[in-house]
Amino acid sequence: MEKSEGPGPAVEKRRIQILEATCTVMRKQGIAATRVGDVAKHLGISTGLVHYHFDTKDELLAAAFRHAAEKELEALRLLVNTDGTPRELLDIVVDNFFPASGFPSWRLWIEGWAVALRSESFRRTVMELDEAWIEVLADTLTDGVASGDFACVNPRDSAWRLACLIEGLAIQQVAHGGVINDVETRRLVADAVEAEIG
Amino acid sequence: MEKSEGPGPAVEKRRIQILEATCTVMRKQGIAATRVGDVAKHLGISTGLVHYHFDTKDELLAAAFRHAAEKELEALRLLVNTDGTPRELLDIVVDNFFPASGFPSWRLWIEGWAVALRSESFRRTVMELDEAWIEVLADTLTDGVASGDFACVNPRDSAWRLACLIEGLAIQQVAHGGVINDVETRRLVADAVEAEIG
DNA sequence: TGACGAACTGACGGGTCAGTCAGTCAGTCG
DNA sequence: CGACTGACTGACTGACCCGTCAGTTCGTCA
Repeated sequence: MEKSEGPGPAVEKRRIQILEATCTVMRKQGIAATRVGDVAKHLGISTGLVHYHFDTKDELLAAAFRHAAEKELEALRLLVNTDGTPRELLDIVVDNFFPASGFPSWRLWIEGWAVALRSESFRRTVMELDEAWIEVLADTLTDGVASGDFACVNPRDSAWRLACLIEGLAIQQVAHGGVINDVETRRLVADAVEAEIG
Repeated sequence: MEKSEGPGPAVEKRRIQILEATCTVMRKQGIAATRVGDVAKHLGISTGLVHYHFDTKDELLAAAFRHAAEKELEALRLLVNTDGTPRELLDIVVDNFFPASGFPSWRLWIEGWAVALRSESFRRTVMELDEAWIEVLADTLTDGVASGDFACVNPRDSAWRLACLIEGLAIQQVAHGGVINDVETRRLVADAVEAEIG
């Protein structure tokens, strides 16, 4: 054997299998309550094997979080990468931010921000991916301004404001358990969108 | 002794002392990493005494979080409860929301939202206090509309939007460790405020 | 003074869990 | 075929930490 270019496909397959099992457990139990043993049990393998592929639990959790976030970001980019008027594309992006659409895993993200306060690897991941989301929104707005459909003074500022507004509303809706409902959230965001694109 | 109206002042004093020590430890180490032993050590008392006043660790953490949040809310209400034009009062409220002002303990809140996903007592506390903050903002806007200084279509909606925007920006600033700086944050909020009050 | 109870101590039990390690097994190469 | 290696097991350990409890101290009241 002795291939100098890294691990074989079997190992990579197993790694991904473990990452996705970790995501499943994280979503169900929360990041903080995820045990290495739970991940192993979910796959019917030993805890030793998990540690064979990931040195520490922290490394496993950070890698799993990044894996999940990158998959969702990729899915969003695919959705946006279609034909449509700027307005249609904007609606797609905004729609997919909503908790009710179940697309960005808000519960996971809320926990991720908290972990990021103490963990450097989480901080980097959360930062990069969060900015990437906003970038998608900013590009959509910029395109709309270029084509004359939108009238943002500053598309980048508008994107940040809208993204942060949606994040804040998601917290109110998800963490508080429905003080504010989905209909109301959508109305608040819709009004803000109108205000931003003039 | 035997006073039928609850515990004496000494006990209450000790309770508060433990709550504030818990807050200190929570701020330094994070909610998840706070140990009963750390709180005891911080006060130079035994862990047994902490459990004498609080049955479980969860109860202690929830009570400490509520204690901290209520103190900050009270301080905000005091600040707002002064003379001033609606515009001045609005500026005071908004200013005190910023991470840089150090007033709402954003780090604590971000962790609080995450814990609230799993803990019923945290969820209630976070929900009540979060709404109370927004209420202060909403009242300020409503007063300004009544006096003709502001031109919000719907002050309550505006309050929710501004509060959620600030929350989202606080996450970007605190959890991400300064991708976006305080000056930029203030500019984004200031523009949104102008848009809301017309 | 002596009884009593509230406040408090500190050692300990019991459970959890991350990470280790000796050893198994299947596949591969010479 | 026999040596070798990489994937994998599962039992184990060492650390951590919550909550308990028997016992101490001290102020108060009869």
